Amino acid sequence: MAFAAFRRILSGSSAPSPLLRSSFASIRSNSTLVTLTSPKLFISGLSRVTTDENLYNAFASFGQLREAKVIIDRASGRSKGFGFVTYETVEEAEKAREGMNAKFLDGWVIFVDPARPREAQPRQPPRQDFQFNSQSTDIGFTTNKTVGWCG
DNA sequence: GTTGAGCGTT
Repeated sequence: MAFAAFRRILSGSSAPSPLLRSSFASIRSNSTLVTLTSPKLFISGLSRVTTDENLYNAFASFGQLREAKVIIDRASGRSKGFGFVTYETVEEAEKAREGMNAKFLDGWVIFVDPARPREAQPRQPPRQDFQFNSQSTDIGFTTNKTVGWCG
Protein backbone atom coordinates (compact mmCIF):
# COMPACT_ATOMS: atom_id res chain seq x y z
CA MET A 1 0.00 0.00 0.00
CA ALA A 2 1.07 3.47 -0.65
CA PHE A 3 0.00 4.69 2.76
CA ALA A 4 2.43 2.41 4.48
CA ALA A 5 5.30 4.21 2.83
CA PHE A 6 3.99 7.62 3.80
CA ARG A 7 3.41 6.55 7.34
CA ARG A 8 6.90 5.20 7.72
CA ILE A 9 8.46 8.30 6.28
CA LEU A 10 6.38 10.84 8.11
CA SER A 11 6.27 9.13 11.46
CA GLY A 12 9.92 8.23 11.71
CA SER A 13 9.09 5.15 13.68
CA SER A 14 11.54 2.67 15.04
CA ALA A 15 11.66 0.78 11.78
CA PRO A 16 14.21 2.23 9.36
CA SER A 17 12.47 4.12 6.63
CA PRO A 18 13.27 3.67 2.97
CA LEU A 19 14.87 7.10 3.02
CA LEU A 20 17.27 6.05 5.73
CA ARG A 21 18.07 2.88 3.89
CA SER A 22 18.79 4.97 0.87
CA SER A 23 21.20 7.16 2.79
CA PHE A 24 23.04 4.22 4.19
CA ALA A 25 23.24 2.57 0.85
CA SER A 26 24.61 5.75 -0.65
CA ILE A 27 27.29 6.05 1.98
CA ARG A 28 28.23 2.44 1.84
CA SER A 29 28.39 2.04 -1.87
CA ASN A 30 29.08 5.69 -2.79
CA SER A 31 26.23 5.27 -5.19
CA THR A 32 25.81 9.00 -5.66
CA LEU A 33 29.49 9.83 -5.67
CA VAL A 34 30.85 7.34 -8.11
CA THR A 35 30.55 7.79 -11.83
CA LEU A 36 28.53 5.16 -13.52
CA THR A 37 30.27 2.75 -15.80
CA SER A 38 27.10 1.35 -17.29
CA PRO A 39 23.90 2.91 -18.61
CA LYS A 40 21.93 0.27 -16.77
CA LEU A 41 20.23 1.14 -13.51
CA PHE A 42 18.70 -1.00 -10.83
CA ILE A 43 15.48 0.45 -9.48
CA SER A 44 14.23 -0.84 -6.16
CA GLY A 45 11.46 0.10 -3.81
CA LEU A 46 8.87 0.02 -6.53
CA SER A 47 5.22 -0.26 -5.80
CA ARG A 48 3.70 -3.56 -6.72
CA VAL A 49 1.34 -1.78 -9.05
CA THR A 50 4.14 -0.12 -10.96
CA THR A 51 4.57 -1.61 -14.39
CA ASP A 52 6.98 -1.30 -17.26
CA GLU A 53 5.10 1.61 -18.71
CA ASN A 54 5.01 3.48 -15.40
CA LEU A 55 8.71 2.95 -15.03
CA TYR A 56 9.31 4.11 -18.56
CA ASN A 57 7.25 7.26 -18.14
CA ALA A 58 8.98 8.07 -14.89
CA PHE A 59 12.46 7.86 -16.39
CA ALA A 60 11.83 8.93 -19.98
CA SER A 61 12.50 12.62 -19.33
CA PHE A 62 16.17 12.03 -18.46
CA GLY A 63 17.25 10.51 -21.73
CA GLN A 64 16.62 7.97 -24.42
CA LEU A 65 15.50 4.77 -22.81
CA ARG A 66 16.62 1.51 -24.28
CA GLU A 67 14.77 -0.60 -21.79
CA ALA A 68 12.49 -0.17 -18.80
CA LYS A 69 11.40 -3.35 -17.14
CA VAL A 70 9.71 -4.24 -13.93
CA ILE A 71 10.55 -7.71 -12.79
CA ILE A 72 7.43 -9.80 -12.53
CA ASP A 73 7.29 -12.93 -10.52
CA ARG A 74 6.23 -15.60 -12.95
CA ALA A 75 4.41 -17.56 -10.33
CA SER A 76 2.30 -14.84 -8.81
CA GLY A 77 2.24 -12.67 -11.91
CA ARG A 78 2.89 -9.53 -9.89
CA SER A 79 5.78 -7.19 -9.53
CA LYS A 80 8.70 -8.16 -7.39
CA GLY A 81 9.10 -4.52 -6.44
CA PHE A 82 12.19 -3.77 -8.45
CA GLY A 83 13.17 -3.29 -12.02
CA PHE A 84 15.79 -2.17 -14.48
CA VAL A 85 16.21 0.84 -16.67
CA THR A 86 18.76 1.11 -19.44
CA TYR A 87 19.65 4.32 -21.23
CA GLU A 88 21.58 4.87 -24.39
CA THR A 89 24.38 6.62 -22.57
CA VAL A 90 25.79 6.62 -19.07
CA GLU A 91 25.35 10.40 -18.93
CA GLU A 92 21.62 9.95 -19.23
CA ALA A 93 21.73 7.27 -16.58
CA GLU A 94 23.59 9.67 -14.29
CA LYS A 95 20.96 12.32 -14.73
CA ALA A 96 18.24 9.80 -14.07
CA ARG A 97 19.92 8.62 -10.92
CA GLU A 98 20.34 12.14 -9.62
CA GLY A 99 16.81 13.04 -10.59
CA MET A 100 14.93 9.95 -9.54
CA ASN A 101 16.78 8.49 -6.58
CA ALA A 102 14.72 8.65 -3.39
CA LYS A 103 11.78 10.03 -5.30
CA PHE A 104 8.18 8.91 -5.27
CA LEU A 105 6.68 6.60 -7.82
CA ASP A 106 3.19 5.31 -7.29
CA GLY A 107 3.40 6.28 -3.65
CA TRP A 108 6.66 4.52 -2.88
CA VAL A 109 10.15 5.87 -2.54
CA ILE A 110 12.28 4.32 -5.21
CA PHE A 111 16.02 3.84 -5.16
CA VAL A 112 18.19 4.19 -8.19
CA ASP A 113 21.50 2.41 -8.13
CA PRO A 114 23.94 1.07 -10.68
CA ALA A 115 22.92 -2.34 -11.86
CA ARG A 116 25.25 -5.22 -11.45
CA PRO A 117 26.20 -7.08 -14.58
CA ARG A 118 23.80 -9.92 -15.09
CA GLU A 119 26.24 -12.08 -16.93
CA ALA A 120 29.72 -12.28 -15.57
CA GLN A 121 32.00 -10.10 -17.63
CA PRO A 122 34.40 -12.38 -19.47
CA ARG A 123 36.96 -9.61 -20.09
CA GLN A 124 36.76 -7.88 -16.74
CA PRO A 125 37.21 -10.14 -13.75
CA PRO A 126 36.02 -8.22 -10.65
CA ARG A 127 39.33 -8.04 -8.86
CA GLN A 128 41.95 -10.59 -8.40
CA ASP A 129 44.42 -9.99 -5.63
CA PHE A 130 47.40 -12.14 -6.18
CA GLN A 131 49.25 -12.46 -2.95
CA PHE A 132 52.70 -13.86 -3.10
CA ASN A 133 54.02 -15.28 0.08
CA SER A 134 57.22 -13.54 0.98
CA GLN A 135 58.13 -16.42 3.16
CA SER A 136 58.96 -19.88 2.20
CA THR A 137 56.08 -22.00 1.18
CA ASP A 138 57.93 -25.16 1.92
CA ILE A 139 56.23 -25.48 5.25
CA GLY A 140 53.02 -27.28 4.80
CA PHE A 141 53.78 -27.98 1.22
CA THR A 142 56.16 -30.87 1.65
CA THR A 143 54.21 -32.30 4.48
CA ASN A 144 51.93 -34.61 2.64
CA LYS A 145 53.79 -34.65 -0.60
CA THR A 146 54.97 -38.19 -0.47
CA VAL A 147 52.49 -39.42 1.99
CA GLY A 148 50.21 -41.88 0.41
CA TRP A 149 46.90 -42.46 1.97
CA CYS A 150 46.29 -45.53 -0.02
CA GLY A 151 43.80 -47.36 1.99
C1' DG B 1 -5.32 -11.79 0.37
C1' DT B 2 -0.63 -8.31 1.94
C1' DT B 3 3.08 -7.00 4.77
C1' DG B 4 9.02 -4.74 1.41
C1' DA B 5 15.39 -6.87 0.82
C1' DG B 6 16.84 -7.24 -3.36
C1' DC B 7 19.92 -7.56 -9.16
C1' DG B 8 16.15 -9.79 -14.26
C1' DT B 9 11.63 -15.13 -17.62
C1' DT B 10 14.44 -13.79 -22.60
